[in-house]
Amino acid sequence: MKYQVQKDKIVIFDTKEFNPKHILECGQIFRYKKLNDTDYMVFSDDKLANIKKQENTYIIQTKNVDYFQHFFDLNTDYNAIKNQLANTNQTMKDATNFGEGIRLLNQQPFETIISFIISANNNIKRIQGIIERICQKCGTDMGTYFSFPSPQQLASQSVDDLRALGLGFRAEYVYQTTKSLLNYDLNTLYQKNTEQLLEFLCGLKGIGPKVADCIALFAFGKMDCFPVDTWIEKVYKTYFDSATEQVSRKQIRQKLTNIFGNLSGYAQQYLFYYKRELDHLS
DNA sequence: TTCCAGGTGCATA
DNA sequence: TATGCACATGGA
Repeated sequence: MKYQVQKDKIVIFDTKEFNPKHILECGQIFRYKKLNDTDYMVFSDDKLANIKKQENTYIIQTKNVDYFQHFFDLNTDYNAIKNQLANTNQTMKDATNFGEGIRLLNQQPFETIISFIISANNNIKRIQGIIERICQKCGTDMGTYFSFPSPQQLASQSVDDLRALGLGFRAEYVYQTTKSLLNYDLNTLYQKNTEQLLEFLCGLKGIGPKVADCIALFAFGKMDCFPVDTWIEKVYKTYFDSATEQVSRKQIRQKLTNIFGNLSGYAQQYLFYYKRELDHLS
């Protein structure tokens, strides 16, 4: 993709391969603020990026240019990925066309782990509110916003503190997992293969197969993962198998990863965004 | 009022 | 290994 890195900003020239609405509203990230149809604030860990549309470009303003260059996955060729996916079937063709500006973000492990534990049996609006309250309660004050808390900062909160922030039954999960990660170097997880990583993640409280897939995909770039949630279940039943027999999420994951292989993670995001937006429009 | 949301833990067979 | 149910919370 054509882009240019300057001192405190990144200029994106290809607005078809980078669309902040598609990138931020496809469910992979919860900490962003929409200013209007094209402009957003994006928060990751303790860092901030301001995205603005300017004529035929997007400007990413930030003090952390190198960080966000990697965060937004700017060196991956999404045209090639979309073309390959579009060749598999008509639904994927429609989905890649609909969310043409999606990119898979490279997010921070701890923030992703906690965020997707909170996502369980929850809706995106409420997840965003809970995470925002967690940041305000125990994150670092960065002046105009709060960072996502470190494991040490989050460990200062009791189960009751977390419940008061609206975590519900997930409060116990977040509490336990934070404690068990206090003296663990999450960077060592980058060395694991997908199978090893998923096994480690599923050993943490509040993380099952679906949440583990999300973390492996969004924080560790494991593109052979395919998180199956209620939306993907709808996608599968609508477009891939209209038979009436019950199919388990495990079976759906198996079938879809067989189709999409190492592009599974990308395929999942296009399909999720496509189905969710379409249903919200109707 | 009931249903649903980016599911998981636990008991049971 | 697979299935059924409880689990907080708030918006539709």
